Amino acid sequence: MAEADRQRDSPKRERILQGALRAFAKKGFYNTRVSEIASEAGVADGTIYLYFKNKDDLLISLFEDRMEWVIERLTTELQAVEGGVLEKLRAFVGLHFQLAIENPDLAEFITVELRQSAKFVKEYENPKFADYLKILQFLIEEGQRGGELRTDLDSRLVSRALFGALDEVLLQLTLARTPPKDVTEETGQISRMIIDGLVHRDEHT
Amino acid sequence: MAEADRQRDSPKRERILQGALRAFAKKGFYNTRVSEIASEAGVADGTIYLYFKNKDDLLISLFEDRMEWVIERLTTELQAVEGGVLEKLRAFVGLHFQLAIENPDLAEFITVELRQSAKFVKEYENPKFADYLKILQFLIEEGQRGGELRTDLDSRLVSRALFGALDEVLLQLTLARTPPKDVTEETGQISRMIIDGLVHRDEHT
Amino acid sequence: MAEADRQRDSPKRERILQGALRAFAKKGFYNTRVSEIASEAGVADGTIYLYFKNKDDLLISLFEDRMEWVIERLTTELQAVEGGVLEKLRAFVGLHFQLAIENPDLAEFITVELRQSAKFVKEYENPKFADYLKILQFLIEEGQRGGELRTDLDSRLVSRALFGALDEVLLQLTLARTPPKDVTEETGQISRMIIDGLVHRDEHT
Amino acid sequence: MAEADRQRDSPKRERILQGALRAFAKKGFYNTRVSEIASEAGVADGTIYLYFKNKDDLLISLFEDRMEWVIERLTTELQAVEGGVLEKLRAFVGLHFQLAIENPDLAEFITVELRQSAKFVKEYENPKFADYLKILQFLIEEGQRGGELRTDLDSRLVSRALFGALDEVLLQLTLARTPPKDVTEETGQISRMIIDGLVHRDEHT
DNA sequence: CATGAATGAGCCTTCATTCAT
DNA sequence: TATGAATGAAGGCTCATTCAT
Repeated sequence: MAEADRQRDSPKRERILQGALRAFAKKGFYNTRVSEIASEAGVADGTIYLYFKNKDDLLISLFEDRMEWVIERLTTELQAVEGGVLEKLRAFVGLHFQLAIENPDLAEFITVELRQSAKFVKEYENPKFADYLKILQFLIEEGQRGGELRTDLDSRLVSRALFGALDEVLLQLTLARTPPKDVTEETGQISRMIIDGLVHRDEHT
Repeated sequence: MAEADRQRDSPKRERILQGALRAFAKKGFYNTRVSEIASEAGVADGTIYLYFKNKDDLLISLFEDRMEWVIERLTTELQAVEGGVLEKLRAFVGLHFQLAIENPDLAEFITVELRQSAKFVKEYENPKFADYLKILQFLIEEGQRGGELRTDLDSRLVSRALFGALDEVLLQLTLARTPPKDVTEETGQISRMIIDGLVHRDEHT
Repeated sequence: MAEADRQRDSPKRERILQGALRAFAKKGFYNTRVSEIASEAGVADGTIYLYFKNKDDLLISLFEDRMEWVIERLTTELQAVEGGVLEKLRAFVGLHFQLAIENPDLAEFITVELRQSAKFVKEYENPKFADYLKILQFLIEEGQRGGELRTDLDSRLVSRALFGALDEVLLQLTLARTPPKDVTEETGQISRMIIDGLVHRDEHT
Repeated sequence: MAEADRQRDSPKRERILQGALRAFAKKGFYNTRVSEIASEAGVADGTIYLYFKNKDDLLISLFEDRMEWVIERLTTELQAVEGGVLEKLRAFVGLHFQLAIENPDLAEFITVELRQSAKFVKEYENPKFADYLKILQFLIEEGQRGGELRTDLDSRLVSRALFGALDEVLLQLTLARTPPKDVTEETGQISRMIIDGLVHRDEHT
């Protein structure tokens, strides 16, 4: 344990994570061989075990590490957004997609592996993903307190549903490896759908 | 043909599918051994290969078979719904959850395995899942043509997003094995969110 | 466990034990590969795991099985010995060597592996070996009760020491793969040494 | 030569041997990792390879070194013994046990590893152990020449048997880590058994 | 059709040894 | 000399699949 941790910051550790990300995105956790990760990372097989306890631990560490990074970026960028909660919600949707487009391997990895691992990597509760959802949830609650958002909906439920909607759409884009051309259009549509609903109103022309 | 049909309706084939469903729901595709499926089904290991080409084929067949059944039930029940498209949308959401609650193993299997398998079981395009989405899509389009639903949103995108929202919420319920007590409440909230949007309006009290 | 046991009597199980015995005798437990045992036994690697839980279990089972057989033969042959305890002691020494000569692999295996395994195969107490020592111990005690043997020596200690003497001499013979020519001579010498002691007496000419 | 001597007397070399002894005694040669020896010795893994060619060489060197020391002490103490060969034999038995009690790790190491290594560490003939046996053998021969010991027994065979007896009893004491309380009693019994034999005589009261 | 013992390819992981610092 | 991170060969074991019965 003490040994299988080494420095949390280490160029080699990072290269292994990077290699694992690429490999997992390409072939999925269960279809990726440790030796493939090693060669993707340019290290020997055994080296992986200097930094991670085993293959499961590598998966978990990858989640933790990348989600942490995502959360940090999202938080920072969200704080820079001018305007009210509605603006921030739109920004959230946009950032979610933008991050995915900038990091297609990461997007593919998360959309495809998140569920499996949450369930089958024993004892792993995936706290970082929970943190991600919290950002969304707090945004909803802020809007509810401020009067911009309706208050008859449970913020936890809404954040889940919203995440699911984004995630599923992203999955589609990701698997198709859609070029980021009309992504802004799709972003806009999703924001509108979520904020204004599906029902026809006169104000929608 | 006659032979193939006899096979497709064989009670043993169904028992194997049933066993696989239980096992996959419990432990996931990759963590389930063929021998476990066999013992769940009460048949010998080798028997499975009389009905399915291999483990992958068993997974795919299970998808096809169960999705077919789901689509059938959904279609039937949806046709029985009185009222306009909005009513039908609400009914869709309700039925989606209701089916999941009635078939927890199936729900767990689909929410957790759908993505992985769609991507990694080689050459499998999952046409039945596409059919499922189509139902939703056509409903949206019907509403758009009829004027109940706004027309500035792409029906394919919306149906994806909607499915994603339902699926993610269901995942939560499923993993927690939440009892179906306040599911109607959650169903209602989701319907309202989708139809009317998150924004506060005077008509929501 | 239920699976890793199969029939205690099975020609395949016995062939694996036989192969393991040959391999262990030749190269020792730690230097023998499971695949070598398999090919020595003429089965596939995986087959071994149908009959034994793992490599350790194979070692232990081999001990149990062969010691049981040795004890049985020894007991039978000892009962057939005419005469008093001294005769039986001499017979014991002779039989010990005779069995070793008839089964050189077994002799080599036991003399070389017994100590290691007793200590390092976790939790294994080697009850069958204890049984073997008991035979000797009871013989001593019988002689002590009957007046043929001196009573100022602890029977457990004596049996240990006697076994050690035989075992060490056997080790020598075994490693040298000495032909059984003057083994009767050595047998005789050891018996005399043990029974009459090293000290010079007039009656020894 | 000068260099080799500097190495052979290096305190670091001795610390490594000491660490290896502790580790081998505790877990056996094959279950001890080179890194464990290094940490027992308080040196880096690589340092071991500055003093020893490889793990096998470390084992062999440990034997040579410790046996040399044992032989030296035994010879010295034996020379100080007053009296005839019988006295010396008794002293030998006593010293054998005494050394073991003073150096339990060494005792455990030798009783457990001697056989394995003699056979499986390639090309190693273990000359120092032969020297040890020689001491015993010469003692026997001296007694035979002097008339105290019977001459109808082969001195090599006797010394082997005697060593085996002592070794096996010691193994028992060692594994049980018996406290050295009644060891003198056991020592006495063994001496008597060896010298006078097991048979009952009037002179034993 | 059904069985389940047997197969053997393949993978994760360990650990003795090396070598750049 | 000393270090310890890195290496990569090797082995125990699993499990999907086959096939003789």
